[in-house]
Amino acid sequence: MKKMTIAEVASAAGVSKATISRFLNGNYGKMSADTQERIRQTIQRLNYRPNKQAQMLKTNRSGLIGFIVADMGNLYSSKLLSGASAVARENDYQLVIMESNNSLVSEEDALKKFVDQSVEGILIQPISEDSSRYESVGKRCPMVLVDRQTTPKTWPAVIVDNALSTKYLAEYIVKKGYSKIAIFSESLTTDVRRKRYAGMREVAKEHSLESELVEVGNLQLTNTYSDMKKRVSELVSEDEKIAIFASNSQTLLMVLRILDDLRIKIPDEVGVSGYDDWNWAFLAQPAITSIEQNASDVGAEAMRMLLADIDPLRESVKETKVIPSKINIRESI
Amino acid sequence: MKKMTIAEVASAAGVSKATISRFLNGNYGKMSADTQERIRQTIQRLNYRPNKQAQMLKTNRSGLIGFIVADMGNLYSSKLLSGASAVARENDYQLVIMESNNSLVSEEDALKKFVDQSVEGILIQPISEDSSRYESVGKRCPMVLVDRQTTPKTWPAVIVDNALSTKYLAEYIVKKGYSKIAIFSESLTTDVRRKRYAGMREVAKEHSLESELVEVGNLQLTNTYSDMKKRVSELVSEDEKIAIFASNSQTLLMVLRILDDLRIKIPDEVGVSGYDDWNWAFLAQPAITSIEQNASDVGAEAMRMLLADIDPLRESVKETKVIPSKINIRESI
DNA sequence: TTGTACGCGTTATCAA
DNA sequence: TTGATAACGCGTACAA
Repeated sequence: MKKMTIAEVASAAGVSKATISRFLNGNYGKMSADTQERIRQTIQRLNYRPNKQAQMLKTNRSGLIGFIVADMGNLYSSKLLSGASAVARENDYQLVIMESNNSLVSEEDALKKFVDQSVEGILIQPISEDSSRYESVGKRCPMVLVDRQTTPKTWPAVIVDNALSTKYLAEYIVKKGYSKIAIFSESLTTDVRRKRYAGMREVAKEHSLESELVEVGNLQLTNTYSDMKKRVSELVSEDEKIAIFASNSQTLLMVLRILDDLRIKIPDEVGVSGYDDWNWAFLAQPAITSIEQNASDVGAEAMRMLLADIDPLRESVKETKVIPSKINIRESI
Repeated sequence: MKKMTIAEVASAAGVSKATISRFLNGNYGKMSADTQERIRQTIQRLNYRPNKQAQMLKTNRSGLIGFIVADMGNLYSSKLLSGASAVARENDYQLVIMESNNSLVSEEDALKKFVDQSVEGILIQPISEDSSRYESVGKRCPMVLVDRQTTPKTWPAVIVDNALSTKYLAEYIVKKGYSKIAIFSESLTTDVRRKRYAGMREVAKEHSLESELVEVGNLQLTNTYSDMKKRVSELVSEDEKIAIFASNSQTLLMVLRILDDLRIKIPDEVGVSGYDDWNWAFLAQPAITSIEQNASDVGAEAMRMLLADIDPLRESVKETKVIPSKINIRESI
């Protein structure tokens, strides 16, 4: 079952290669219905499929989109992929992926490989915050940043809102009559953590609520647990109506375990909310009011922007698009 | 900054295309050190990169591996990808991914697209259990099944051990002196669930331990929680030393919440263990003894088998390879 | 309405 | 030790 070529099909159908090619590309402007039919049947009969490599060489199109993901080992990134993949498929592009493993050299290598492959566009979850790192590639082929924006904002990007949704949740907490918000977060070393913290804090201030940052240590260390436990019990013994906000899934899980451990009732004694990066918060008892990032929408939208950028017909909008997060109002606050 | 071609490099270096090509492919058998150096410098200076499409057309190699993953929206699948991706990269292959979304037509479409792209090999997490579905493709290009074996065992596959590791954990439970094992599982409709259940049950029988299947309903329904809660409290009131085994992450999480809810001490009043598909069980208090599947190893090993299958030099072993799971012995049992 | 002939950028064979 | 040159499979002016 060796590979058919256009020439064989042509001679089998009794026409020339050109006619077959025209047929394949839908250029049957002035092709007799008769030949069309004959070609269709021959192709079917011989089970012929055009050779993409040759087509690519000729047309200088690869049909490939490259996606560099920072770390595939978490649900968030894989949902980015999933969203992007679906849109790529709808538009008949193939998605090629590489992992940068949060390493700059690995990222650079991946970019080079993509350029070599002559992908038609690149989606990247950038490691660096420095826009200039991506210049050489970004000028050579369309590129959209995913999940993170770099400075200055040279490149189009699709990101998740961290400040906005946090604020929205904060407003909700205020409305519920809490008098203090305790923000549990790992050390504020990343932009994401800072934004989540800032959003919560800002709204608290606006409504003159007290807010407190509880910085949690390395979650894998055992003494982190006891430290947190101590802080939590101090907190709830205060004479305030307290709402806890955990700024990621792991921290949230930890907080819940501690509250159970201390036999503290949610939401009677303390309100609980947080970011649910893994989509499990609905399983808790009571179900946790949480912010859920729509990673697959981010991936999908980024791919749409990229495709618009590739398509010479469509006007490409080079902007930073923010995808709203979902706020799941449940029983815990 | 338009694309250089080999011809331009050749004339710039004052040699012929052939010599450049030889240089590029490392065939400097009888090339003067002088020309080698001159070519090296010219390539560098012009920043020349060979056109992969042309190379592919000529050599009939695409350098592409296709991976069809059933559903990218879960951690397990994304780790499969991650493992496969790393190995592909080491061997200078590009990974193209498509999602079958657990749909047979979608899977078939993806397979077709891969064949059209002339990928050199296919990794697939098959939807169907029927081997014959994959015949037409599997005969045309190397293929390795990932995560699932089909019947009859026509294709090489890399799967995770569900029976073995469960048995191993069961032995451990026996050794710890428990007198009864309660197996919490969703309805035994999949092979995976059946194997996990069977492994546990078999060992229990061997040691004449009592074992009981507690079938849990849809985890998203609220009454599932109360039903489970009832079953759990009945269980612990029995006059036995009971170990609970939850056959997946969600069930395990549910069991933990219930035990907390009922103020039942782990492991004093009841032992707890289970499958930890999301790698969070270490966060619980006490940390949970659990089975952790090494999905990224599965992906990596599958890719290795596939590459061996592609490489005409290496002998390809068409077998079903089972990757052992990790058993994390912690405090909960 | 269809066919001829050339070129896309490589690799590889043969000759020098 | 290197250079001409013919493919690889397809698309497309241009000619018919």
